[in-house]
Amino acid sequence: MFKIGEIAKQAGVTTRTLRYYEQVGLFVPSNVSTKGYRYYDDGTLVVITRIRELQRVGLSLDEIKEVIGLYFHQKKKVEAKEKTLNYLRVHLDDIDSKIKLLNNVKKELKEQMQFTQSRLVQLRKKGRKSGGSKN
Amino acid sequence: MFKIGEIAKQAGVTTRTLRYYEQVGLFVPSNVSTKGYRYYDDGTLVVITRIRELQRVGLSLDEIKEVIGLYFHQKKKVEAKEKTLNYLRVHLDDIDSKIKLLNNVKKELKEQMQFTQSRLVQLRKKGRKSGGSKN
DNA sequence: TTCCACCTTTACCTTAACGATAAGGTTAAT
DNA sequence: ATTAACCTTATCGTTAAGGTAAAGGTGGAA
Repeated sequence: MFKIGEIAKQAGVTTRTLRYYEQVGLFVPSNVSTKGYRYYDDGTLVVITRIRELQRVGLSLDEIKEVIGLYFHQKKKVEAKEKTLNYLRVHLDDIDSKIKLLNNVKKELKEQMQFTQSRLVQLRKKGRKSGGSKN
Repeated sequence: MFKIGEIAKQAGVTTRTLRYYEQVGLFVPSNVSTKGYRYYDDGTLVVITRIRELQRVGLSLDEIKEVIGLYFHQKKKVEAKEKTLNYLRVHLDDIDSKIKLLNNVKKELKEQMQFTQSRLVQLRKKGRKSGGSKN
């Protein structure tokens, strides 16, 4: 069990961030002492990492809150499981559309790179012909 | 040439958004009348779309400002082109890392879906055995 | 027991990306 | 010339995701 400062360090975030995550309902400490100290196990580390990943690809904490539970096995009954499956599907669709977008962007960037690269070579040739030795 | 309300509509954003983009330096109207009216050509439409895409995949307007120019051919000289190429490379790396992240997330989601699905089937079997007809 | 590093809550501050409203000017069809 | 529909700048408000500081309580090593 780690104190808040310890997992914060391990996860590369501040304690403020962890308390904020707790406040918005992303997770709770595995254990809270009678004096109010928060203690976490290393499962929390995995959760934090996942949250950061999802944030990085553009999800808001609110959206993350909706889906974060999906990553961790939970015992529920039929109804709940069907709801979960629906969330999973929606989330997956969203991710697929983002992947497609990024691949488009990537393609155009590569084209642009080729274009720029070739223009650069041309400029260099001209530069040599007209006498410039450097640059 | 379109007035601001027209491209706004076509692009699916508000005029406020367009003026804000202008304010933060993302682009300028193709033309401004003496009375201050902004006029845009449909090239702007492409730019807006690209901005929205990049926003969707998690870039801030500040980051977008750094890279948006890269998508549109510009005549520059050698030095500038090399700088551009570097930006392109960095941007591409960032995108690649995001794609990888998303693919990981996707993989785990699919696993989780399989797991949930099979548990659901099991629960249904048990439900039938022990007498429940619906749910 | 002392002491420092760490913890607690509370509360105010900040930045990004707009939304909403006010007060007034413009355009173009009638 | 009038009028509706659009435009302008200016300003204030809002939400998200924390940062930062204040004032005080804890834990554990010496």
